[in-house]
Amino acid sequence: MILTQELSSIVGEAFAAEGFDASYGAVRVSDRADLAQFQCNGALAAAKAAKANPRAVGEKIAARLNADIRFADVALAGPGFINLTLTDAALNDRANALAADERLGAWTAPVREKIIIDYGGPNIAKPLHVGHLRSAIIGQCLRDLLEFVGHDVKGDIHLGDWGLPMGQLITEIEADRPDLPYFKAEFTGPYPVESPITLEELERLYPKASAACKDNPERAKKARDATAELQKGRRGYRALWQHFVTISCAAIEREYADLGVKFDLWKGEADVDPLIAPMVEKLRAQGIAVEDQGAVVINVARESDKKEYPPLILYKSDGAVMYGTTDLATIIDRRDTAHPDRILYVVDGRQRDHFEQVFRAADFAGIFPKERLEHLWFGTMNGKDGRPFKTRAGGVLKLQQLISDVKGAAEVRVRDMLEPIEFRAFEQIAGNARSRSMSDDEAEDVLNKVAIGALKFADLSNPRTSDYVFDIDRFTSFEGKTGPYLHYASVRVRSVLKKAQAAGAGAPGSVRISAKEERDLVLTLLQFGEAVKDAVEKRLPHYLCEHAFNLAQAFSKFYAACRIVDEADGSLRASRQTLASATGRQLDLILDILGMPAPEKM
RNA sequence: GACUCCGUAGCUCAGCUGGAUAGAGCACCCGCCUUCUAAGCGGGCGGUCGCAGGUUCAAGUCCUGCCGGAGUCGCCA
Repeated sequence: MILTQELSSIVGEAFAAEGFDASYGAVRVSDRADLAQFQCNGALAAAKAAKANPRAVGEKIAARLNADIRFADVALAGPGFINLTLTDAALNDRANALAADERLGAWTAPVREKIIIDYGGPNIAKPLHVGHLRSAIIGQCLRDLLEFVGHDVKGDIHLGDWGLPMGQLITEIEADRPDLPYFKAEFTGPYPVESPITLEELERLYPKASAACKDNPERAKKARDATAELQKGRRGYRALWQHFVTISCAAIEREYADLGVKFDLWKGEADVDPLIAPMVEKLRAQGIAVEDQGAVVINVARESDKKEYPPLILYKSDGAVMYGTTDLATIIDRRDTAHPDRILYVVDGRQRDHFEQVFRAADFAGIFPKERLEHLWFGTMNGKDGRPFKTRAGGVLKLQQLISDVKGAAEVRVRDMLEPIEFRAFEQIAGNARSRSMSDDEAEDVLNKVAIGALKFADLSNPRTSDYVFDIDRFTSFEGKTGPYLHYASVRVRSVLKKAQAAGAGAPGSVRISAKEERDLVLTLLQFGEAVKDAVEKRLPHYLCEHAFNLAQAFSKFYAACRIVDEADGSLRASRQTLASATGRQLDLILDILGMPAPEKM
């Protein structure tokens, strides 16, 4: 059970015994660590409701709580705050329970839900770029977090594999190589198994094709016609398109893998194409979809709206579908194939209006209830200038480039750590560095984990909905509240426990708080449950990051102040090993959920 | 023009349903490796919470107005 919940229930009983609502007993970690460990502000609200004196109410509650042996101190302060401090004995008990719990005190969802989470959206024939980064990182983290607390979660990539760009590509290739069998209407045989074009050609042709269509209306019409043919199922086009998808997906999968991101479902817009016509037909028959200015739309505006919501367009006036159409059809597909309780979308905040339209339409049409569709939007990643991240030339930075930049910076850092002898005055330090010497493979592994971890933590530690400045100089400095700080703490836990075993320090044993740093570490460990609950319920991973940082910091202080391997007192040595071990396991668990597992050594 | 998000320390950002002395990290200054990884630890410096009103016993937090920034607003995604 979450510690603050347990305390809330104790204090709530005291309120109830005095004739107040038990909900006034809400306890949280104290804002004033110098005064107490926990606080309850309920006396103020209770007094207001009862038109009583807040201090008088607080006195009554405090008097009841004082009788509880679990509290070392219950004090009334200020206008009516109830300050609570637990005894070390009570903390020891809870620390031992946490250390014995394989989930290290984590929270579990009370109801298991089936959830689909959509955090991809890459397009065929286009390499991933920075715009895909936040969605991938946040989405993967939420996916794993939701699964961790007990939900049945499937991540869906939702490929952009349909529509006009495909027609543009097909016609581009046709102009370039008309001899290919895909373009011969009379061709009846099997098409080649091998793709006629490589990934590189595909990525080169895509921008060329879209630029050509922009400049030349005739060229654009060809692309539209080809798109229509493709959608009608023309064999050659379908076969060619299948090649695009196959080679593109292989590349996309590899790029996501570099980030530790993966998907359970590889569905795309093309998969729901067959559902669109029957869907629209039905909606029209029901009178939900109507014709308007030559287009077929669903009106989603409401009387109470402050802002104007334009209708969701299902068919444009030229008969083509839009992404709102495929989004709606995708909900139907998901509903009928996976039967989810809830569908989550991890997509840029600039699409808030769009999702509001789609969700209203889905709800209005009886397809899926709006309150079970969530747009978990995120802010933009900006450059140092405060504007959306661009390369120096003003272009879009490819994800691969970004990753290799970060790795490059990490490499410099790792080399400094491995070859610091001339900079270090003490032989002992040099010895430490040498003892850490690792093989090339190990160094590569460290490099990857540290670099990707730094990138991910920089993103996840911001609240999802905030824009943030991606300053490569800043976060490759790797100091302070960064991924490497967490990795470093994890590595030190591992290392010290290993050394303790090697030195014959004995087995870990019961936790016995003997110093402030130990008490603070225990209190931090016990906040994990709440951090998980907050992160899950608000779908905000930064609560988890915040906790991970607090934990790493509490451990670093403990580590600096308390000896472990060579502590003379055997029971303290055992206690501290348990504390270190629980810290290490809780930290590693969080790092796994954040998608940034720590290296073995650094 | 309408609507949304934002404005907190020199920089990058937290701040939960209003509550005590507004917190981190970086940068800067001082100290700490003959002892478990110094990517660390301790200490210091630094804020009229954009501005002006209002509600409240209590406002960074709620309401109104203004200033400044970003974004969205029917056939792109």
